[in-house]
Amino acid sequence: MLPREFYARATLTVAEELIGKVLVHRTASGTASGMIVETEAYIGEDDPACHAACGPTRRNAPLYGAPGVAYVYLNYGIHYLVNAVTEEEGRPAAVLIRALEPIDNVPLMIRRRGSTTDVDLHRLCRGPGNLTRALGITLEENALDLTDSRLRIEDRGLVAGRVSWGPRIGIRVAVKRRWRCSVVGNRSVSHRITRA
DNA sequence: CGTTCGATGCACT
DNA sequence: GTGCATCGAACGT
Repeated sequence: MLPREFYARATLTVAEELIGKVLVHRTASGTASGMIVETEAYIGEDDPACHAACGPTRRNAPLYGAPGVAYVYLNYGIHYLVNAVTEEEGRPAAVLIRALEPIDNVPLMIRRRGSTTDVDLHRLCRGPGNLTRALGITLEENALDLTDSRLRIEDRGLVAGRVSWGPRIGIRVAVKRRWRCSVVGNRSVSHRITRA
């Protein structure tokens, strides 16, 4: 399990080093996990795309708290998105986890995704809304300590491959910042550039 | 291949 | 009442 010091660093550093780590969620119905292959950084009140852009609110409170804590919220009324809080208390910043390569308990994840999904491993945890559904992450997991709870991130010594940086996806502001980090050529990455 | 569009719930002003 | 850090179905080319 990654220690708090791992998260208490510059957010771009954490975003890159989270690649290849393993997000694990233990529930009553089983433990599911996947290797992180795509992340995005959201850094401070000066970042217009960060949820802290308008200052502290009830929803974004975890962003202002200790590093190594999960920030989960509901997006578009449908999808839960999970972040790892970074830097230090009082400095709102986090890394959004956007895609995983499935590892533990694929059958459970397929069940959670629903029968509409065919057994395509690369689509199972592709996209921030899809991976939370596969792992069973909801608002109940908001503010859980990633260093000491049923929701955690582990270093299993996996090698994900080379990474590249590009613009963040799905936002309408601060599009110029290239704060999205992903594994080159990994088929579980969302919004991959088709064609080489 | 590509683009469009509806679903859906809650925090926020 | 407004606006999302999305997804997938349903089209068009």
